Amino acid sequence: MTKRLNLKDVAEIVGVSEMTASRALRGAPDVSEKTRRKVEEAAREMGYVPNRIAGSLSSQSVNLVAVVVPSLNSYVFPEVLSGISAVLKESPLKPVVGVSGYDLDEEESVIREMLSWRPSGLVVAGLEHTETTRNMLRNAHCPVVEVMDTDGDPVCHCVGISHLDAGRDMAHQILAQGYKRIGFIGTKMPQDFRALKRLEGFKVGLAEQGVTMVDETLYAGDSSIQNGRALTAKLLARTPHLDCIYYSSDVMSVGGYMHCLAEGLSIPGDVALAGFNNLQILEGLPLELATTDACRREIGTRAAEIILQGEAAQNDGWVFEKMQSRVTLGKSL
Amino acid sequence: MTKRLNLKDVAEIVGVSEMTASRALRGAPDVSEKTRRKVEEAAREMGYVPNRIAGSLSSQSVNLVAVVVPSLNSYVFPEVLSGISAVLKESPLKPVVGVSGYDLDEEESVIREMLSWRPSGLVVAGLEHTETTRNMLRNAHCPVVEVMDTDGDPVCHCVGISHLDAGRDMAHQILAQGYKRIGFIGTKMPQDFRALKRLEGFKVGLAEQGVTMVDETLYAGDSSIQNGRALTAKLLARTPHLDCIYYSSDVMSVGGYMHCLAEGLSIPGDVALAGFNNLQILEGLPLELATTDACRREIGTRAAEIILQGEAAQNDGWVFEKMQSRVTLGKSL
DNA sequence: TTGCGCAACGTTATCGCTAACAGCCTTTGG
DNA sequence: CCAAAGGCTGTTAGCGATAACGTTGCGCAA
Repeated sequence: MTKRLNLKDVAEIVGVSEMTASRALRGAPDVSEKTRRKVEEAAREMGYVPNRIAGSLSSQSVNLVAVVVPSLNSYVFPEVLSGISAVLKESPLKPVVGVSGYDLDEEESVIREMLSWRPSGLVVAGLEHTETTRNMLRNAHCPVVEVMDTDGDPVCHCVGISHLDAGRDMAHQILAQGYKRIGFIGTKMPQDFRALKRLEGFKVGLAEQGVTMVDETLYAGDSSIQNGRALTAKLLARTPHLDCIYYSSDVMSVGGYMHCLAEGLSIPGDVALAGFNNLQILEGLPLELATTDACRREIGTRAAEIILQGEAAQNDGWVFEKMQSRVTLGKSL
Repeated sequence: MTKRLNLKDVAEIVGVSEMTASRALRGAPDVSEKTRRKVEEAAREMGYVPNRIAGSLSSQSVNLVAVVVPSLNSYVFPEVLSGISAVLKESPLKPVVGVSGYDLDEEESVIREMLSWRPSGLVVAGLEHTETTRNMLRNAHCPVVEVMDTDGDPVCHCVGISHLDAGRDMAHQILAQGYKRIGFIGTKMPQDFRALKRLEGFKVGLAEQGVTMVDETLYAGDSSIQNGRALTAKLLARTPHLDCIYYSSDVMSVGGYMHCLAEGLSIPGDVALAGFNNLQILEGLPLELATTDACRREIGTRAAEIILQGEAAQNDGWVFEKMQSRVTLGKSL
């Protein structure tokens, strides 16, 4: 194990001061081209890796953006991330991901942890937080963007869609197709606040036309094709006359589709299916499943833009951006 | 915007020294219970968030483990991550994810970035790196684990499976079922080294029984159900008499399955399918698809254990752990 | 020759926290 | 009653970089 290299080592080898070496490596001005090359070459040869901990402490700036999402398995958030990454790629900032596991206390500790690194920005999914978390977000000396959801009271910037509206819209579409005996299957209940809001909006939408939900399954576990299939089987066994099922996620509706395939049920003849998110997983299926696009990538890019802009100017511009989710009927309704 | 709080502010409010406040908040010994409570309460009320940059610089230790993976969209790496997280949860260490995008230069820059934060450990997928990257890994003053793959020359610790063997095993299984006209579809080519190794091993396995591959598609884009479906359609149109297709990933074989569903082809009657990874996405499908389990979660847990152990003792134990991948025949072969 | 200006480099003083050590004050045993 | 032993708290000196300012030396105009 060799000695850990620092700037001084590089500087001494080259025969310049630490300051000059620092400037050279950062591409700062006030260094001659010749010196810069010498320093860069020496650093490369020695295998010097700058210590950003020291650098950040000194310069009081950290080129990281914290992104806190509930899960990485759900097929949902990677796309938000990819939107964020795409925008940040054009800047010195890098995203760092934290996972809260649909648990507000865990979220609090993840956010505390991330803020303790003094990031240049924070993006967090959802508007529901512990009071302590909200306090931290308010006192964070960086732009904070709450994403995905606009039904609530954001601490600062907010970019998302209304899940109440999304549920309500889907209810209207389903009723417009003539379905009457409608069921719902949701996962991560009751922790997934956005799914709950869709359910609530869905019921409102039904009620507006005098329809009440026939049956619903609120499942605590994860979304997966297998769970979607199993819960669909269970729900249809319990309430066989359902003519339409609304799922909290496309992953689940695909599971419902698999159940129908296995049981030889026709869609939408025997039962109609509708999901949510417009996940990539829907593309390529033999049957086009109904869904609602949640604008995930767009939300990600917009959030990143707000961070960048909040970095540039210390403007107090309060951004609240409600995007329009859009139903795709497909062939399953 | 209020002033940014630091330890001194907390200490002054409580009326103790910074050192005592620091000890109290870190749960270090040598603080009376009464003082500790007072400090904790003050900190909480003020909304003080410790500055881990300063803390880490001072203590020369960072409670982070860098994890570098090629992609988060591929359904593959989140499970490795979850294995890592599960093990680290019992320790003070936290995983931080970086994405290299199947690009060795990008990987180099991501790893440099992560190492510049002086993490307590580094986990990286794959054995192929630029020479500069290998140098950095060698000089990193922390445990480094290369995961997923054992066919190659690791810098330090290594945990994974042999993809050559996995491909070869699958070839044998396929031949044992009596298939003769065999094709292959791979994505992220030629950047996905592990998929290439499976292909190579697969060909070796075929050759061992005097069989040669009839046709193959090496696609540069991502794995997805849609791509799996489209490439299957194309391959079967080009080489209609294929009786079996081996895919670089389960996501793609599911796409192949969707093609067959849409076209009314029977599996394995008209064409047999086999994938790789044993992804969760396979569970719940009406047809059980053949695959090979890649031990992803186990690889993650093992890697994390090595990091923890390398932390605890400065042992030079060189770990090279080759796990046994196992073929599942399913009903598609 | 003098003096001014600018490019290139060096020196000093933090950044916020913690390791290491140094005190002090209460116990406790002889 | 005193010394030794701890428990608690404070003091000092960095950690490795950078911001801000100071210095040097050279070119060039007057």
